[in-house]
Formats: sequence, structure tokens, C-alpha cells
Amino acid sequence: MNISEFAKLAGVSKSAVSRYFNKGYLSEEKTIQIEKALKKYEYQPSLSAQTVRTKTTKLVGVILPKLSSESCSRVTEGIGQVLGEEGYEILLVNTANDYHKEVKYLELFRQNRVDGVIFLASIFTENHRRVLRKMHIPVVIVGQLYKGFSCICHDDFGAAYSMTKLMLDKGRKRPAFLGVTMDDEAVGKERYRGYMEALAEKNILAEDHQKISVGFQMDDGYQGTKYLFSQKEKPDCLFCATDTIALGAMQYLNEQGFSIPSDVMMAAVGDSKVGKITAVPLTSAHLHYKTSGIEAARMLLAAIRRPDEIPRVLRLDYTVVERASTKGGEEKIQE
Amino acid sequence: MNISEFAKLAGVSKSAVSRYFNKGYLSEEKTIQIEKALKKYEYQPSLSAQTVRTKTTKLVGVILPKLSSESCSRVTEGIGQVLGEEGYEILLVNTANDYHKEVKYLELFRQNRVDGVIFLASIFTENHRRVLRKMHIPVVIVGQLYKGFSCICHDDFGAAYSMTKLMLDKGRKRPAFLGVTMDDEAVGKERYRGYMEALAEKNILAEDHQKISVGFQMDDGYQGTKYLFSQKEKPDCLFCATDTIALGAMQYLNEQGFSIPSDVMMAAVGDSKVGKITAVPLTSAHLHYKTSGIEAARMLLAAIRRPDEIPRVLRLDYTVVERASTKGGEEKIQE
DNA sequence: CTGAAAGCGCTAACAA
DNA sequence: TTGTTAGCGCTTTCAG
Repeated sequence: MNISEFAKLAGVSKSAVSRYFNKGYLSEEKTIQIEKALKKYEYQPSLSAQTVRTKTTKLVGVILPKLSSESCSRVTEGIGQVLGEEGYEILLVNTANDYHKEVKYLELFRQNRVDGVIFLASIFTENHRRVLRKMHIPVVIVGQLYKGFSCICHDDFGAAYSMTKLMLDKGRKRPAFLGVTMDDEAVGKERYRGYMEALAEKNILAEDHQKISVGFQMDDGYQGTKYLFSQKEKPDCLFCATDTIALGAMQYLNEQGFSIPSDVMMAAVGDSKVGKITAVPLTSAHLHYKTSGIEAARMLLAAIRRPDEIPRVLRLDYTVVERASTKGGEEKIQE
Repeated sequence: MNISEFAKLAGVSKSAVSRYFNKGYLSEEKTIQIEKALKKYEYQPSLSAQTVRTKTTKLVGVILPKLSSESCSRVTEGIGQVLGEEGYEILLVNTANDYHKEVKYLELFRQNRVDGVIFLASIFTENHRRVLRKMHIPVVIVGQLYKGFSCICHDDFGAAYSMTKLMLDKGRKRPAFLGVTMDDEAVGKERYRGYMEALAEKNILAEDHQKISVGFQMDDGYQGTKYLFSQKEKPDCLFCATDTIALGAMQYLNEQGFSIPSDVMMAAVGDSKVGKITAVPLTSAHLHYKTSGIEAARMLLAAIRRPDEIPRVLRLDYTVVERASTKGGEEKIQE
């Protein structure tokens, strides 16, 4: 049923019906008439027809690299919460870590599909920059800092710094670093910088064989740790860029009979669910993923409503969550 | 830029442009003309205007109870994969376990928002039934069997049966059951039935105090186990309806000094990532979540293309994954 | 094969 | 306040 048909049934004009749904001027009499008809015929305006006229879709595109990752799904959960309250819906695309697809979907959204885009970013290429510059709808980037755009990011530097310092403050002298590609500014570079800063403060030198970059999977952490512990001087504490990587590291250390935290202290960033349930619970910097989603949605909505707003950056703080992997190992040092 | 403007720029008629994008009859000459203009002006047809005319949105609504749950995100991943290949996109709504919202979104989709709906279901109420009956677009239900609708589901009965039998076959005599609400047909009722069937085969009686229904969280598993082990006769094996619940159970058993599997064998259903990394890895029935998403998307697409197709049900098999929580505990019995 | 023209269902400017 | 009317950008007859 369309608006004309329904208007006739309700005994009012098309405009009255339109005004009813758009909260325009309407006498109580007609309002009641329409409401009565509504119960009888259950008419609903066509969103696409509305879109053709108003140029707004009430849709927000969300681009993410991987849905079945705890951090991404929590961010998306936050986004959905805010958007839902405001009558917007999520158009979700999962790029499965394919940067090619990221650009493709960005271009797709550039049509008239959505009113704005939230982009859970990992790595930026020249292609990203080019297509992002050409977007004529608001975009908010989550998880990375990208000059010239509105961003919600975490304090990756601070989180890594605190985690490393926590271990060094307990007397550990031979730290090792398990990170990810430096192409990832936030998780790769910033967390590396934080680690290095903590070492510098204690005048500890970080030699190349005490650092390694690996992939994001558990097994990458396993292999990386194997490498780090194949050196003649064994590390006495290990910083991991993510919890997942730390899990792999733990597995290797367990297999080799190292005890955590007495032989090797461990700390990571992310504070995912899994870190809490390992045999030795993992010390980690909690990142407020859901909050980042909530704030991203708010920021985007604001930008949609006043399109000439200048870009802004919101950096969310982290929370140190100390668990057994760095606790009570101090004595060992005193031996 | 709209089609008229672009057509003028390209030196052809609106219809020619429309035909170009819809693969209608068009001479090579005009095709080339349009392609040349396309490079220069980067015109893209408006999807909403297309929708007004064609009544198809190229959008599929996905309703799920919780995004940050491994099973849901894996299903959604599967859905996205198939849909992406076919040029459809996902309109995602997260109901946060609010059945009220499920119905609300179902109604929302009933407008002209989407071409079809995939519904990751948990509990069915009379409201669900009512609104589902009134949908005039195809719907596929995932994870539950619901008479009269197309469904993709798992063999919950079989999975629970196999897991329980696995433990009983190793000589365990005092099983206990940690399940969820019977309102959930699949996870609650079916897995309970599977458990009971395995017991019946061995002529083991299941007394009320050896069974309990709890929530879906880890702590619910913890509390439930506390109850089960507060009885005078301690169970020697424990079936859990989900891995998450089993994790909570493990935590309690560890704290109480029970050893797994020698004192208590454990098995669950779901085979989530976390079960692999616990101190004692968890035996579980692997459910093919991603596959269920893939098949749901395929089924929905088929229904969209031939709307008078009759409903069908696809039941996916499970895979037994035996890990340490049921291994090597046999000796204990022989004592 | 092509273009003109009608119309999808809606909103908004306008005059009443 | 209200109804009439002119489009929004597109697809799809229809006649050529």
C-alpha cells in the first residue's frame, strides 16, 4: 500500500499522512483519523521513496577487517547501541583483512547508500587516502589516527608503556618484545614506541634479537616466542602487543617448562576475555572497545547533522588490569 | 549528478544509460560513449531511486541476539561472505538478547527495507510467531528449528548425545548435567534430550539434583557446578550445554581441587576458541557456525529469487573434538 | 536498437 | 493548518 491509497482510506490527503509521519503541523482531528486507519491497514512509508526525496538513508556503513574478533565485535556493539537509539541502522561490511575490499566498499558507500561511514582501520595505503579524500559523506575512523579525519583511538603508546614499566618496576632486567607489523600505526608502531620508552627510562638497551614482529594469530605468538627464547640470554619478562599473541607465547613457555611469572613475567594490551581464563591469568591494558564504538557513532551522528564540522580526534584512556602473570614473581629476582 | 545530467554529458539518452547499467540492449557505439563519459565524470546510479522503481534493495537484514559472541560473529561472517559475492549487503541489527527488539526489528524489516531476513534465533514467543507469519519477504532462521519456516540448524541432540556417551563409554557412572533454559529449544531442550538419551542407553538414572539449568555466562557455569558438587555423591563426569558454561565449571572444579579428567571428566558443545587454551583443554562437539551462515545466505538468496519456494530445513552435522578433559582419566576408574 | 514519456512513493513549496 | 502540485532519480513500456 502506498501513501495515496492509504490517505484515501483514512479520508485525508497525502500531505496529511506525510506530515503525520514527519511530525509536521497537523490538527488533532486528522491525527486521530490517521491513527485509526493505521491500526486497520498497517501502512508504512517506503524508506527508499523517502530517501529519493530527502537524500538521507538513515543508514551508517561500518567497515571492519574481521567480525569474529573480540575487539571488532565489541566496537560494533557500541556503534549499534547508539545508532539504534537514534533510529539509524548499520550497513555492515566485513573485508576479511583484504585492503582491496576496504577501498571497494568505501567507494560503494560513496554512492548514496549511507549517510556516513565508520571505518575500523588497520593499515592505511595510498589508495585509502585517495578514496577517503573523495568521500562526500562524513567518515569516522576507529582504532587509528589518520591526519585530516575524525578519529577515535586508544592510547596505544601509553598502554604499552605502562605494561612494560609495570614489569621493569618489579626488577626485571631482560625484557623482550613481541609485536606486529609497523605498517599498523597503532598496534605496531605506537605499542612499540611505548615499550621502548619504558626501556629507555630504565636505561635498558633493546637489542634486535630481543624484539620481533609477528602476525596477529596465537600461533604467531608461539613461533615468535620460540625465536626470542632461542637466544643464549633468556628474557625474564615479555611484552606482547596483543592478548592473542600473548596466549601463543604462554603456550610455548608452558611447553618449555618456564614458569610464569617467576621465570618470565608477561603483559599485553587489549584485555580480551581469553586472558582471564588462562592457567596463569594475563596482565593486560584494558582498551575500551565498546566505548570507542559508542563515541564513534556519536561523533558520526554529529557530523551528519552539521556537515561542515571540522575533524576531531578522541583518544580514549586505558586501564591497567594486573593479574597473576606479573604478580608475585618479584621474589625470584631477589634470590 | 543524476542520470539525465550524465546522459546529456555522454551524448546519449537516459534510457541508454539505464540500459548500460542494467545490461540491456545497447549498441557498442553507445556503450563506448558511456564508458568514456564515466571515466570523466564518475557518475553512479542512485540505489534508492532504483529501489523505488524495482522494489529490490539488494539488502539482507540480519537479526542477532549478541554480536560479541563467537558463534554469532562466525555465523555472520559466513553470511557476509556469500552475500558479498552476490552483490548483496548486510543490514545488521543487534538485539542484545531483548526479545522485544527482535519483534520490533522484524516489523521494521517488513517495510521495504530489505529483500530478505536471516534471523539468528534463540527463544520463540507467541509474538515472534505472529510477526513471522506476517512477513511478506523470505526469512531464514538459523540455530533453531521452527515449523513452517526455512531453517538452518545444528544437530544439538546428536552433539550432546555423543559428548555424554564419550564419557560414559570410558566407564564414568555418575554424570551431571549443566544446561540452559528449556525455552531455548536447541541449546536447552535438544541438548538435554541428547544427554538423557546417552544415560538411558547405559541404564543410568538421572536424578534431579544431578541436573541444573543456568544462564549462558561463565559465572553461571561456576555457580551451577557449585550446586552440583554440593550434593553428597560427587559426579565423576560433567556435561555442559556450552563451552562458556564449561569454562565456569572448570574454574570451580580447579578451585576445589578436583582434577580434570581424573576426578571429573568434562565435555561440552560448541567448540569455541577458548576451550582450546584452558589449562586442561576441553572436549567439545564442534558446530559448524560459519557454514550455517553460508548456507543460510544461500538459502535466502534462493528464496528471494523464487519467492514461492517451499520452506526447507538443513541440519548440519557436528564434529567430535576430543581433548584432555576426557582423556586418560580411565585409569582412575580401574583403581 | 533507441528515445520519449509515464510513473514508482514520497516530500515540500505553494497557495488557499 | 490544509490540499494541490511539482518533482526526486530512476526503470520500463511503447512506438519508432
